[in-house]
Amino acid sequence: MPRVTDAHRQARREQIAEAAVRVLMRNGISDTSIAQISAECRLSIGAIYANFENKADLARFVATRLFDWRITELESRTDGGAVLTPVELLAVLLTSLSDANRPAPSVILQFWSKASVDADLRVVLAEQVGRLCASVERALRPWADAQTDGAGEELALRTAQACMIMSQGFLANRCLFGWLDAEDFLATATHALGPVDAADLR
Amino acid sequence: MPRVTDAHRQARREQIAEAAVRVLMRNGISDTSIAQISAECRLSIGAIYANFENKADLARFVATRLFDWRITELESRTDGGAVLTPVELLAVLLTSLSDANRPAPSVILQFWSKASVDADLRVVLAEQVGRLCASVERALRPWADAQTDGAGEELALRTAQACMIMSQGFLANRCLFGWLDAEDFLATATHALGPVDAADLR
DNA sequence: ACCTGAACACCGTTCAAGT
DNA sequence: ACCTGAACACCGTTCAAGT
Repeated sequence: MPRVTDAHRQARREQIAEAAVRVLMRNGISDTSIAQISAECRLSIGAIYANFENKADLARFVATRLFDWRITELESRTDGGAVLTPVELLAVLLTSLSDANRPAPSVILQFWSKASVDADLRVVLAEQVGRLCASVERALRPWADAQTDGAGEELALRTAQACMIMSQGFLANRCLFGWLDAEDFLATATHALGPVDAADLR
Repeated sequence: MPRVTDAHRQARREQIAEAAVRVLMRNGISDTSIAQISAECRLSIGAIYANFENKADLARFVATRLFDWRITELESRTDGGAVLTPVELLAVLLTSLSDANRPAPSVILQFWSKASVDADLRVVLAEQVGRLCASVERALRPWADAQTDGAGEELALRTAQACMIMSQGFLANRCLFGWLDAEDFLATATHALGPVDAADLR
């Protein structure tokens, strides 16, 4: 509960969240204790509870930060103004996930699973995934407009969602089983889905 | 630790696992206590520990059972002998995930996230995902052989992996955000990946 | 031969007491 | 105005005692 100044509070929240990410990368969400985070950021347990309502509230804040970083990175890679095809955009999305140094895909996996059981976290995640998807959609808009006349907006949205789904499947596999690299996956997926006419799936 | 007959043990393990799945569907893996499972199957806490080494061991057993069910279902849907294209096979995979009554995709999500932090569970999951993938690979073999001369085996494997990745991304989205249904996703993905030549991704 | 439940160490959360 | 850490209820795990 808020018993601290708002300015002080914001700084403390960032400090705690950064420590939390470090511990989460090592242990996963349910094997991370408040005591461990408290030790990592050199604040008492009580200080954490002065800045976050509870563990779930801290989790929501951390999840938001992870997406902030990811969206910033994506936008910096797609603001060139070139017309990107879906495959090219997927390549950007997937290789940025393979980097392995940043926020760590496994932490995102932790949040997905927690969200499937925590409705408040699910709302936060849906919002952030929506922001990321909107960013993808913007990057795909020139391609989509060139494909159809007038229906570019609808096509860009649906294609962005399909890209998100594929990148999320890639993330899960990459971090659990290390299957394929980004280019192999794209080449195979393109070949598998390419030669078939969309109309005859039924 | 085993202090019970092997036959009795097997029956008890199935009984406990079935109760565990019911609780997991409600609560998720880390909010499910042994006490809750014990209440659900009407056995004491001690009885559970007589049949499983610990909570992680029970989790590995449950994960294996979930995949057994899924593989059986997939094989019953693809043994018609028809030549299935990747898109048709993906449709089978995705609609079977949408059924929503069976093992519940959200439970699978729980296991993925736990696995990213528990090496033993990861080994079990990799093995089971490998079995499911092999089943997909077998179903795709006729299509793959018709595509190339001689390289059907390699193509079937890589395509199976791509199908697994897409179905896993679909599962995560479906259970977290309810995006798109299976046909919409396939139509959009096919359109997005189709018109582009595999060679020009770079 | 199998089962029970009290006991222990640990985790999330609170709050009286400090500075 | 902010911080600490002992205290409480609960969870995973064990094991002496029951039948």
